[in-house]
Amino acid sequence: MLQIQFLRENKESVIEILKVKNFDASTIIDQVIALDDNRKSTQSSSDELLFRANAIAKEIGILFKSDKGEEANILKEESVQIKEKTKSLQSSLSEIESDIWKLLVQIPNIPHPSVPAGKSDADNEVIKEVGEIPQLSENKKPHWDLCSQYNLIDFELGNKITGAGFPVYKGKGAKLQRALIAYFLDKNTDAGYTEYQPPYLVNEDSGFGTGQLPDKEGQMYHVTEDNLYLIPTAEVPLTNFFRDIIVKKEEFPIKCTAYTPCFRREAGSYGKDVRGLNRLHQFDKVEIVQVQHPKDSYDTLDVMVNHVANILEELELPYRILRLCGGDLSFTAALTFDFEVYSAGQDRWLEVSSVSNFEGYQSNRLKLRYKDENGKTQLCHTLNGSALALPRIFASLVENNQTENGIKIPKVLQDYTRFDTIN
RNA sequence: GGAGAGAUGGCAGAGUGGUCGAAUGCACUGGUCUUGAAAACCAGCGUACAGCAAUGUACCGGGGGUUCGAAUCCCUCUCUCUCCGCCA
Repeated sequence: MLQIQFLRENKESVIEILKVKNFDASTIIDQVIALDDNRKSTQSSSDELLFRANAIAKEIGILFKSDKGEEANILKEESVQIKEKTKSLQSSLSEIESDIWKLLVQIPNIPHPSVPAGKSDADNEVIKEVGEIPQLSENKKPHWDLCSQYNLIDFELGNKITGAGFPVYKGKGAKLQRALIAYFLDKNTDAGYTEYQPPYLVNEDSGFGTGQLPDKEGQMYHVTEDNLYLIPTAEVPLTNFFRDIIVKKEEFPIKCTAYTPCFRREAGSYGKDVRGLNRLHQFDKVEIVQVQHPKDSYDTLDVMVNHVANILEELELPYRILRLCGGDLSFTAALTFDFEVYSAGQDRWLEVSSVSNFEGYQSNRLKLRYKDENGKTQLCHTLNGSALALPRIFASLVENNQTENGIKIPKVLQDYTRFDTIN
């Protein structure tokens, strides 16, 4: 979320910029500021009373020691009265604070100046397109047909033991999956990211820290017995590593990567575009996360984008990079680049990665800070990206590399798969 | 799952009702000394909110309570450790 101080100082420009995200902030900011004013005055009245109460308590202590019980009793009465008053002030204070919180979490992050206006994904800006779209024969197939033809994935079996959206990879399909995970992790660690294996279940605090809670509660699988949530992305455990942390300047940039399965309920998304691997309840992803000094975060974003692009080039997949428009940009992101690969069996672009700079928006929630030259605590910037999400990479590899004699494995993967063809 | 012990500042570790935001040590920062370094000595050293500042308030795992006053007493939750049981 945004800082109140920032909203106060930049009210007009924030209202203007948030129009790019199709968000009308004019009234909500006024409400926040008014509540914050109220908070300050309530706070200071309460502080004054407590000051008096503390002084009285000390005095009583001294009086008792010097055997002046009667004088002490008079003070006790005053103290009781003060306590009454502070009680009500305290309760309205916590009410005000929770009201402020409720409003603040409704205000999206402000978009970077380069974010184009737009309503939907149709308005995203294609900034780069790389690679040739494969020209396949007439009898080309989508990956779900290829997967059953070559015994790579058993969707029915997953259906039987769990349900729709939980595929079972087998044989060379499972090996390809494992190869991709290992390859991605190697690429990331070669680029200086530290590899982690985090838990796949997180607690409520972590859900709040990265913003899945309270708003997107319905999108996560909730283990109510223990009040834990299955992670929808490794971003949640990785970024929460840094919750309530003050990092030292020389620690920048902090770079982590992790492979995890991701669990998403995908409530409400049925029908088209969900066949095969296109949309799943459980899928694998390798994530990269960076914590960076604000002045360097956009350079870092570029580096991360180039990193992902390099992987796709090595995999010989045709891809394009989109700068998300205001309407498609996520609530918490300031700037996001999406990667789409062309999947020639379905003749469509599939999103395989999303690389974002959240600036201080997540950090403010997480209380992730550093100390500046003057010793003041400032918010760090956080960034993350998929490097990469597996299922659609799997789908496009299988579709684009299909031949009459089987599916060709890209060279960089062959050391990992230990086969060069699926047939 | 059963029994017991515990949770204090970056770390270690005192503190069981008043002058405790908290001793002491280590670490860290600045200074003195030194050719340089070490040692020694001196000083500083948590976070948040309000305030130009002085300063005030809150925070000793979380929440609630007793009291004029709570790190300290009570209730409750969470977590950690030890022993036993079970187990990959």
